[in-house]
Amino acid sequence: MARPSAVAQRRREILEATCEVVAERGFRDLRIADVAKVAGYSTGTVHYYFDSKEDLLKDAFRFQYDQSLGRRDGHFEEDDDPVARLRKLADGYLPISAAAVRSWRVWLEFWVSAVGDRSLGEVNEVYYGDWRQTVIETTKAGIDLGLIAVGDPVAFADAFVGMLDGLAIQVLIGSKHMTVERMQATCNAFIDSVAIR
Amino acid sequence: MARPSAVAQRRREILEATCEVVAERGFRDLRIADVAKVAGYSTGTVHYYFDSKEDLLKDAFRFQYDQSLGRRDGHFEEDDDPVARLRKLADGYLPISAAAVRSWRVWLEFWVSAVGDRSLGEVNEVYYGDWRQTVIETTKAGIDLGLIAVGDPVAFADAFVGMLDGLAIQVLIGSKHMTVERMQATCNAFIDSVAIR
DNA sequence: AACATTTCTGACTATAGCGTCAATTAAGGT
DNA sequence: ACCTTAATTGACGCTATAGTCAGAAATGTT
Repeated sequence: MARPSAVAQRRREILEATCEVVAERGFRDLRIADVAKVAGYSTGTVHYYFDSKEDLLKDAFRFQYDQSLGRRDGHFEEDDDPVARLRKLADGYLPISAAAVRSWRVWLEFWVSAVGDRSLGEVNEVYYGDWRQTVIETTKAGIDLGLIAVGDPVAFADAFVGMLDGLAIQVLIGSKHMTVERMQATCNAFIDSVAIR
Repeated sequence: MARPSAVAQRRREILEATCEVVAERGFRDLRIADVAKVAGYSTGTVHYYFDSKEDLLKDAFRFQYDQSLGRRDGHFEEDDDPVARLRKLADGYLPISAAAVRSWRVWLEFWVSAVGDRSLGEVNEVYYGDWRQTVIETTKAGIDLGLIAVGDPVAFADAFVGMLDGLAIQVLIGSKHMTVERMQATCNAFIDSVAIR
């Protein structure tokens, strides 16, 4: 071996740049040339590490999901009760920080591309299922502790995650009706309506 | 005048075809050639009625919105009470019929394109604002009649429309967790939680 | 029929961008 | 110092497609 492999590092750099460009220009408008520019390499280098644009995009989604997972779990405190955890989950997903906005944009692009693309749908199944499960379990824990009053925790969790997604879209579009503040208020009102105080 | 104008009719045909193609291929992957083929004309004809691809897409969104407005209002009965109306609104938006699925796909594509495109955002502002207002007013009517118990009708309406959007996305992707049936059940559970029986 | 006007066509131009590749540079190893 | 392999470059080939345009066809009017 003549040199130590820089493959893992380079791939990370390029995936990072790809997420940046997806958030800015979208999935389908993404140009390899933009990714190369942001990463600080030539287009040839991007193709050296990724066979095709499609490969690059799929890997970029996985990369970005793993990153936001880390952000999410970092928000919890050991002694948060389930209601506090629901609030933190909602807060953590507000498209308020640059990183959160970027994540949302990448997700949105991903979802739209996943409509009618079976293989992307399977990636969503795993990652979205995981997130949904977190909310379901937090809700159940709240019920067990007598802090949350809902008939069906799964229906509540589905409504909750669905609401977050729908509201985030309008925030991202820049709707005057749905600002980040209104989204937060709406989420809190939603949690308040089932929290036993 | 040498001939009666066929402009309105042709534009409708072409917009219809455009929605078809957007639902199939997406906003950005749409090719004028595909629209022409579906409409049964040449690419030149599409350009004869629409100056640019962007114009075509904007008009197509408006067209499809007006169509689904018609579908929505057709669902109401004169004597429906507000709670029944909310249920019908949710039912009418379930991505179950081919027409509803197509509408949702067009919306999704449009929203994603509107992220970071100010002029598309303004179109959304008008149409989405109208839809949101319908839900707000229906909720207020329910409160006035003592049929709905919510603290803040606007927060409730925002949560409701947001939930619909978020759930629909997962249904469209084909998630095993979120089928049309589950979406309907989730919506009904949500309405039940505020309906005074 | 002759004409005017609208509608329609499809070839053509121009441009954009993916992926290839031959050449170059960087960085060990011996 | 020299060799070997990895990494990188950027020009280029190729394909796709938006939009133009000159003319042809259709459809009325007189």
